[in-house]
Amino acid sequence: MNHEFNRHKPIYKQIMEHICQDIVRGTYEHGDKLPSVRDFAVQVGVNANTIQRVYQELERDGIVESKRGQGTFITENEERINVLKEEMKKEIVQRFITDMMKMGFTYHEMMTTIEEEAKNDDSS
Amino acid sequence: MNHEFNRHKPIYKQIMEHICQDIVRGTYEHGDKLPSVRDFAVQVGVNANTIQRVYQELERDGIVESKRGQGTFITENEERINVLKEEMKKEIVQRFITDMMKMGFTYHEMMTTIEEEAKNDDSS
DNA sequence: ATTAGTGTACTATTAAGCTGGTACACTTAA
DNA sequence: TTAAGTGTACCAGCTTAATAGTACACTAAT
Repeated sequence: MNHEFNRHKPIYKQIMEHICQDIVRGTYEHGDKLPSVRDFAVQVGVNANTIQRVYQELERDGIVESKRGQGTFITENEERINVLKEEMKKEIVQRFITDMMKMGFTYHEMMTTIEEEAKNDDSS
Repeated sequence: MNHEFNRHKPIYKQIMEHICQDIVRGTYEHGDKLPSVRDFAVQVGVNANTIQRVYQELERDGIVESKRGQGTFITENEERINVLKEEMKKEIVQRFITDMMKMGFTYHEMMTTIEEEAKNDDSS
């Protein structure tokens, strides 16, 4: 999380996304404690209020649980995490498909394009 | 172009994208005249300056040509349009792949997901 | 020369996001 | 009880992007 933010997207959203990615990838597990708002803010180089906003929104979404005086933790609700993963995947895939269709591409063209990219990568 | 804009993205960018999509899809052809800034603004329901901004940026990118007193036209440079199409495709595909990888998916999983979506659609 | 239609330039105004600062509430451990 | 660490709540201010309004400049046709 080296504070290199996209200037055109709210920082708090970028941090939220990053945390969610860590969760669905398994970097964070259910019940893990997140850094305190103040520590996290220093690490990332933003104001504590921005992290507060991140935790607040994540809690509203049921992704984390904040306990006054103790800290903020990844939810113990594993099902919620599974749902999160499905939601995130669906959003990405749907976006890809609609964007490509708006340009006039077919499903077949979409697939072959990704195959080509896979070949060009080391980690195929 | 029924003015239903995403609140979280600049309107002028959304209009730019829409025009670019129309170009690469063939809805607009090279040399075609675009609506005047004022007409377009009324059609879409935004201020003329917003359209002005759209045309200005598209001109900077070599996609259109504005002629004072005459109007704004799709470039005659067909090669530029081909390049545009490749750029747009590459951006969409790259974004899809990096987003999916950040979540921990493999190329194989990406492809099967799209296949599934294709099956669920009428226009498979 | 006039008019209508076009792009262009300039200057507010508005809204969102981030920051900084302060104060408060709760929990745990010493 | 005290202190340190935590989340929470406000609020004022700054900055930037986006939008809007108005006036100007050019072209073509009459």
